[in-house]
Amino acid sequence: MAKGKRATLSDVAKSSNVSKSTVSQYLNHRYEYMSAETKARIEAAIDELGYQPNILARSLKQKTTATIGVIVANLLHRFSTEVTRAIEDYCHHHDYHVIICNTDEDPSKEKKYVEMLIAKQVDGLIIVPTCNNMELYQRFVDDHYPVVFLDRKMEGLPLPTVVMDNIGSSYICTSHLIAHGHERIAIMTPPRHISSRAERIEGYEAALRDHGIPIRPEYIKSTRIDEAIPELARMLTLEDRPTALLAGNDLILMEVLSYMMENGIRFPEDIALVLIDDVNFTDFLPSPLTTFEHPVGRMGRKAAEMLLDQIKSGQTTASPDSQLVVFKGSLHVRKSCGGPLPEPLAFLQGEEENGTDPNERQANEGSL
Amino acid sequence: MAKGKRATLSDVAKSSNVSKSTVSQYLNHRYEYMSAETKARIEAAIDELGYQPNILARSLKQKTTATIGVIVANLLHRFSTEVTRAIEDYCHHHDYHVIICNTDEDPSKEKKYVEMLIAKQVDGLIIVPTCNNMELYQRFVDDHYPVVFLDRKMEGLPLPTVVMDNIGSSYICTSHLIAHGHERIAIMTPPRHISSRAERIEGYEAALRDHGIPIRPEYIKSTRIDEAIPELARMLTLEDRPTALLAGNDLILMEVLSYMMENGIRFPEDIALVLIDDVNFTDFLPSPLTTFEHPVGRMGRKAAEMLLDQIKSGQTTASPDSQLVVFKGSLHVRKSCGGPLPEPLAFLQGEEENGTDPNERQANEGSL
DNA sequence: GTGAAAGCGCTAACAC
DNA sequence: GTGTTAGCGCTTTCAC
Repeated sequence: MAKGKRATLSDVAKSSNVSKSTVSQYLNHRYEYMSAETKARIEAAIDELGYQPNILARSLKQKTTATIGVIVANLLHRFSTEVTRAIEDYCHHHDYHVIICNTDEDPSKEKKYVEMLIAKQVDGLIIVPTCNNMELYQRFVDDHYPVVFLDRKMEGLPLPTVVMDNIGSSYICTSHLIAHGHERIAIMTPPRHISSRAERIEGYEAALRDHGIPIRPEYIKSTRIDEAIPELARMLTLEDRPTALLAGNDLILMEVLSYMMENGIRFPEDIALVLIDDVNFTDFLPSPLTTFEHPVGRMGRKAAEMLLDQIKSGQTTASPDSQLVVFKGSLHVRKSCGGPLPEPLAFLQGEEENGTDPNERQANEGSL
Repeated sequence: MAKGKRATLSDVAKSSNVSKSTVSQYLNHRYEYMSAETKARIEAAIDELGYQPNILARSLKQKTTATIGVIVANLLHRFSTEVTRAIEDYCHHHDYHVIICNTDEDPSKEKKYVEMLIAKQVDGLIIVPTCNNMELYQRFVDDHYPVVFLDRKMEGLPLPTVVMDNIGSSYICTSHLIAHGHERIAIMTPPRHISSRAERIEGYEAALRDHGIPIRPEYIKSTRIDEAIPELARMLTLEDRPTALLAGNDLILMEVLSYMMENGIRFPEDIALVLIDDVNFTDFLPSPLTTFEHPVGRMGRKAAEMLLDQIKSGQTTASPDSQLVVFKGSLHVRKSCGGPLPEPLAFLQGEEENGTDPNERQANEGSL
């Protein structure tokens, strides 16, 4: 492996007095018709020269790299690390390699990475899309390029997609608060142009509606992270300020907690708090926090599975009725939220996706 | 980019009635001697065919991939994500790509990934080593392979290394506790066969020694994460149990907090707590936690810089006096730790590495 | 200004 | 059982 003078297959062939093809056979474990002696000679030459195959050359020839690309929003976030971890494990297990990239929610970076990964000849892509590159996504379907979308769905784009049941998650969290006696419930999410966020608001509204509670726009905030605190402050000075707050994801929660800590606002005493998501420090908070856990690892695994299936079968299923796999999460009650009932009502518990045939659970997020 | 029928440079050449070499010139922006007309024809052909170059073929020819490999212990941990993030940003900026792998502290995985990355012809490697693959590491020096070690150093291996000043960090944290009146101070780290952990204990012992406080082995625990809680429990039942505890890293802290929460042990009231590291939830704990912050991002950046320098210069500096770059962190006091003094003594504050010439700060971790 | 030709390191028919 | 040959898609002299 010495720099600039790595041995090649050719060198091995020379050094062991056989032809390149024989060495190639050896490398690909096709020993069947190979004399034990040849095999031994090749073996010896290989480790004498410290030979390591050049995968690039092999890939060029075989037109397949056994590598997939994964494009996530930001590796500093929990969802991304967990999901990529699961994808990696699955791929590793199936002898695929993974190249991970960050978009930072920037469509131009997304485009750039997609192009570079394709140039690098990855066999397929798993993407948490910025949702702002329609022409790019459209090319996937036109070209039947193997791809799986993750966490966010896009209307009118017949591409296999793995998401969580955001509407359901939010519905359950909201209902939990309602069941505990809350009526003035607020929700905060990052900007809602992305399906997962819009859906969380949708589920929230559905729960209110189903319980005959009026929907009040001043309780619904979709803001950039850096504007979350002022928005929250504003909301809490309303005459009839909310008695409960749904944090739309981990980042929003951190902002909310910062603000509350700084201003001596306690939960659940001053305001009930539920996180539609999960963080690793719930147990260490002054009061344990109720969260909603999604099977992120399983989602990643499923996405990887779907992608490798496409790659291996050559079927990209880019059809109008393409796959949509929805995973359900479940409420994790760590503390009564200030109301009378100690536990969530049984029917509100989320069910787990059972995860074998993706087609069967198409669009079941409407089934609450 | 259509699957199985991507256009090649050859196709572009045909379609625009020029030779492959001319197209290649075009792709490499060597327009100098190219007629505007030819250029236009090639341009047209390229986007008509949706041509995308095949980087594999180029790399095979050029014997360089503009890609580096990064091998970290576990992407689920903060240090790894931050450091890889910084590496990526730096590389992205210098038109290098990055492939990230996880060892999970498993030497066999480490070996496997190193080999696969080399087979993929990466131009160099940044590694947080498991420290259990000496033959592998030795090969790097023998072969002058461009590599930078990160976070952990290994005796007798003349390879460029970027670490933090663990001894100093720990010394400062310990001194901080001493300055606040503590004498019975304990420390817990993961297993100490890895330099960073051994050094944290070393710094702790140095601080005690310098203050004339006896070192008591029963206050020093290096345990596997899953044995941290029982060890802690044992320590806290000692007759003269410690009044202060240094958590050797984030994982240990989580265990400690779990145990404390569960048993109603408060900090700093029942025991003072300082983390030689950082976590993202310090501000949300029941009592703010004093931590020691390391410039992880800058470490990653520096490692990337050193690697790209090696790659570009062809110098691997695998000499006995190879580079050792040490970064210092600084104490972040969030709460008085139970003793009389409200602030750490000024001379205990860590200094920042100023980071231009790596050689100048060789071994300055002994300079406390 | 542009083209022909060789070759990067490997695989895969197909001969022998 | 093993060797010959062609070629993957690109770059790069060196002619013309």
